[in-house]
Amino acid sequence: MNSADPTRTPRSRRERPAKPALSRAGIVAAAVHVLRTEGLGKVTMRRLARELDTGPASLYVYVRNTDELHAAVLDELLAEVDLSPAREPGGEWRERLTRLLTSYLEMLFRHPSLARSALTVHPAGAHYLDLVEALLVLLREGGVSDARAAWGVDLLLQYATAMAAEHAGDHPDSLDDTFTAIATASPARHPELARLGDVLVAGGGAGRLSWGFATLIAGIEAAPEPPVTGA
Amino acid sequence: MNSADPTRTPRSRRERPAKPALSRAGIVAAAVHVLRTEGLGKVTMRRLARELDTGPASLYVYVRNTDELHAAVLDELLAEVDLSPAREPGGEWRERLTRLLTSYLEMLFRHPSLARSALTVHPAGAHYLDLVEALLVLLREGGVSDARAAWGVDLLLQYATAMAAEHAGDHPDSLDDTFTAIATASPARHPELARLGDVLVAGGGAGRLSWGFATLIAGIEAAPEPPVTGA
DNA sequence: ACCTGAACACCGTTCAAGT
DNA sequence: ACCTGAACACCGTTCAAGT
Repeated sequence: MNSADPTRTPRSRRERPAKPALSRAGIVAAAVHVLRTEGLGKVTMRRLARELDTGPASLYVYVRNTDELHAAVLDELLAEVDLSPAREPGGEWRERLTRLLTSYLEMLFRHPSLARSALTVHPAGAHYLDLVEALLVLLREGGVSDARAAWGVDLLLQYATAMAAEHAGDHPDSLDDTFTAIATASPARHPELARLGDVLVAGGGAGRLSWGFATLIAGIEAAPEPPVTGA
Repeated sequence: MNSADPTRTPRSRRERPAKPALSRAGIVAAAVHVLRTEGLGKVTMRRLARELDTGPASLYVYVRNTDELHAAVLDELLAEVDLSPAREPGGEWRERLTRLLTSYLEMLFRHPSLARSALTVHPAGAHYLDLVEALLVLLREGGVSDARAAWGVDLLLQYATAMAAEHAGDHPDSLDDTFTAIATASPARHPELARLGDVLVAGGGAGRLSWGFATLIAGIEAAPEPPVTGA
């Protein structure tokens, strides 16, 4: 018994800064770091393995696959969303709801590549639950029925996420092509397009976004009650 | 002048079935075929090059990049959408609008992998213009103002596309995890989640979809007029 | 147990060189 | 001009083997 030293894993001290043991949290932290510095495109198993000074196979002990990793990253980023509009009773509920959603959307805009994956990969982490809870609180405050609120939350989050995802593509070529196609629409085959050309292309910015939120909220209030099939 | 034969490119007849000359249309057709048989995941430059009996570099003469290829495939598939509800005056406009959108959505459901890319890559092809035109016609018939219709079309298409994209992920693991997280929400930290648990998870099918369409249409009718900034 | 080297089967895109 | 072989710089995931 020559191992009297209580500090764990003494081993041979290397030049490297200690190489902390692998863990899910460590992997996700590294992933967030790579996301912030280089975008989601670089958040790959192989890249992270290099970052953590190991081989890609090692990560599969803690993460099921790349999609799950991205979901974990998203949940981490969700911590940045400002949920205070749901807590502090300042101002009208619709306006506070819009502020909260805008905060969510701004986070995704800061990491546009993440929005795409956010549409298909639903996180299951604590921060995601916090966000949904906050939205439900605000909708309830607005007198929205439970069934409407439950489905409405999905609609609102999906809209914000899709909005960010569209922006993420940001292929100026592709968008230009679409605009040109609309602008040069033949009045014979596409009379409405030709007539509305300007309006269709106009306003890609904040105005459209807040109109979208207002429209969704109005719809949630005005639409028929969802058919609640009790489980 | 020994080339009296009017048939072009006689060359040396090979075993291969003639190897038609490369063209953008041919590439897109091959891409659609691979999509139908193996999904968008296999619609890659390299795979298509193999399919067309050439090297991947050759495709770049006709297609800017992979995203543009996917957009072209989407526009091709858009031809499957049933636009008749916009032409035949049978039934209420809202109901016809929903039928048209459902047809669009069903197409994406048949090719779920395409929906994801449809969110970020806007097609500029003729079929896409046909679809937008049809939606505009129906909204106009419903007395929706031009500005509302212009922005509303985007909202409706985005909802349908995002719905299909979510379904596309189809990672049963990821969804199960989210459901479990909601079901086991702590009443202390997430009272609304705990209270509404059942309702939140309930109804992933057709009911939710048609509620979504109804909600959006109601919102478009009820929301404030968009601030039309004339170009 | 926990970890990993090496392998398998792929990618997008570019560019110098061929016809 | 139009086309392409070969190269560059990557991927996700698995599995047999090591400690």
